[in-house]
Amino acid sequence: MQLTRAADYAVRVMVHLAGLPPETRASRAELAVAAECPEQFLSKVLQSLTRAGLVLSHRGNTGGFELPNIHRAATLLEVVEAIEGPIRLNVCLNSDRSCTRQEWCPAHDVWVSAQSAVAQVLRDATISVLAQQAAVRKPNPLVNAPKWN
Amino acid sequence: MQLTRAADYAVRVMVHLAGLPPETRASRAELAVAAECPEQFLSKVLQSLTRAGLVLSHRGNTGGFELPNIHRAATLLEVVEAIEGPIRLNVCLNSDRSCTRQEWCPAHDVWVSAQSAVAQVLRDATISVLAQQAAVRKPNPLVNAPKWN
DNA sequence: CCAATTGGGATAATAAGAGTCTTATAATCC
DNA sequence: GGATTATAAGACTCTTATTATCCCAATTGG
Repeated sequence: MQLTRAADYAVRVMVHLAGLPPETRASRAELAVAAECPEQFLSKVLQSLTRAGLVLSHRGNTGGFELPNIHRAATLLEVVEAIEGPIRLNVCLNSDRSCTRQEWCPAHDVWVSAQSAVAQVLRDATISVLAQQAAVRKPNPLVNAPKWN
Repeated sequence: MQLTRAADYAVRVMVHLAGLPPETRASRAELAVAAECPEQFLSKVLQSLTRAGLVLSHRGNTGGFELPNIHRAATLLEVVEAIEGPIRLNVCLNSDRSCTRQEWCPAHDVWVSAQSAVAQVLRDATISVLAQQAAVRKPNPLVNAPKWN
């Protein structure tokens, strides 16, 4: 019952991008430093975000990743689910084929509630708000920050 | 971000035991049928519950597992954590050594809130209440129920 | 002693998580 | 056009966790 590193990195990246001026491109290397994660691994994460449409990628000499203005309003739930797929706190919460115990099992309702609760918290947190908080709280960016490769 | 089968089975077992008259012993085989899970695997789950003190085990001819009356008030959180250890929705929520980003990272607060939310839902659900709900909602127990071994 | 139980160690099969490496593809600059 | 700089994507590795299964020891009641 734990978030994957990939989803965590994805949130870090999104928050970092939202802290940049609109239409700014950030390279994968820059994002790896910001997210404090291995660049090659972040590559996979960024591809998922791109496929989900949450970020735009540009190849070539002046390439990089960009956060469309519309998606500054993205929620943590969207970002996490772009990486991990729909949140499912228990196997019995599968949407397609339901659990045989579902009609009477009292625990089922609890799993539903717990899942709703965590989803709601993540839905209430938008990338843009987090970026604003980071801008206020974060100390001056370190010079010669360690590079993650 | 998903509950393990073991924790799910543990909850099923606890609810089943709470539905029996006080001081009743249920054999591992009976519990495996009730929880609809492999008996050998349930063995490990029951050992964890026993070590956590949530159930009492008795060996020998008239042995079995028993739910102490005190623990009818156990919460789903207690049961789940007896199997999986303390809930930790993200690695950065480690209690001992804290994350280096913690002081400024705005996502940290969201993980804390999400974890609190799910923990609170599980804390609000007691085994005894679930057992009462099951008693009301559950149809007559099937004769010749399939045996899980 | 015997039969019915649980306890616990060893082992295994599978999957997921977390990364790494290499090649392909695209865009820009000269 | 060609060199350079980026990302895309697939193959691959390594480790750990999950979900069991098997077997035997220990306990208990009759």
